[in-house]
Amino acid sequence: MPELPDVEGFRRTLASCAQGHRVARAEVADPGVLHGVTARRLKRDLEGRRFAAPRRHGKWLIAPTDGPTVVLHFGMTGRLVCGADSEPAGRFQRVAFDLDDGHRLGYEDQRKLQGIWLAATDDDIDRIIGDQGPDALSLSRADLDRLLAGRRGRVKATLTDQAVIAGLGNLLGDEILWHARIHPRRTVNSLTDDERDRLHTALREVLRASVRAERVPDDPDWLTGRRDDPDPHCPRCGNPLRRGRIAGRTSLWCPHCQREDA
DNA sequence: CCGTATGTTTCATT
DNA sequence: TAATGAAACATACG
Repeated sequence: MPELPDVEGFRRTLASCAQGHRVARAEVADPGVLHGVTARRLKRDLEGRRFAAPRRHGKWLIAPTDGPTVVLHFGMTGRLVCGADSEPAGRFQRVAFDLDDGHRLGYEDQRKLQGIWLAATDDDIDRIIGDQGPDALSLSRADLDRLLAGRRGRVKATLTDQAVIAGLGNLLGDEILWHARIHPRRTVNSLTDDERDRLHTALREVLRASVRAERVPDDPDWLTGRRDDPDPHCPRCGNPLRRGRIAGRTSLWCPHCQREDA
């Protein structure tokens, strides 16, 4: 699930659920999601602390308190949910923060590919989230040109490289390239000015709609809406879509709209 | 048992 | 140095 739009939704969830509230109790159901901190220390350092305004960079959610900062990544299956602390915990709830108003903020994750970190300083945060490019949501056309300059890799791999641009994952990468009519295997240095223009426009439009929906929309007029079809066809031209492996992930594209040579 | 899944890191190789 | 592919991480599902 989680790419930039999903994590932006989690940021809103955290803000409306927990911002301004104190942690009455931190519960660790599965310490397997904790990184660099024990369950005991997480409880000791966070209980009694008050959540401030959360921020997001790419797929990372950064939640400061009046003590340490909680840093979260959702991997492929993680999510953040807000409910009443009386509700039964879901099967995949790994950590929960019971708040001073009876609400509970739950970190749920099936696969535990990522998890939760605790940071004491800004340097800690930087070290945890690693090398990140600028957030995809605030990327100008000039930024894009600057980021792509000098690169020779495939455009799909480059767009989804968090150290180049933060926030784009496999679904967004495919969706943006389909909107821009650029083949995912094209190299960055082969893109024309016009193609980089289309790429930037597609990136902005796909992100705007996705952030509004808090996910890449499952819209039949979008590529992603056809992704799970047994025999998917292009919503634009009707030709069969093609699947292939690029940058280690399954890519989906239209061989008619997105030509490899052009 | 096998392959696949919206992520990231590490390692070997080109 | 840049870039790529494969593997690993943990888990569910068909």
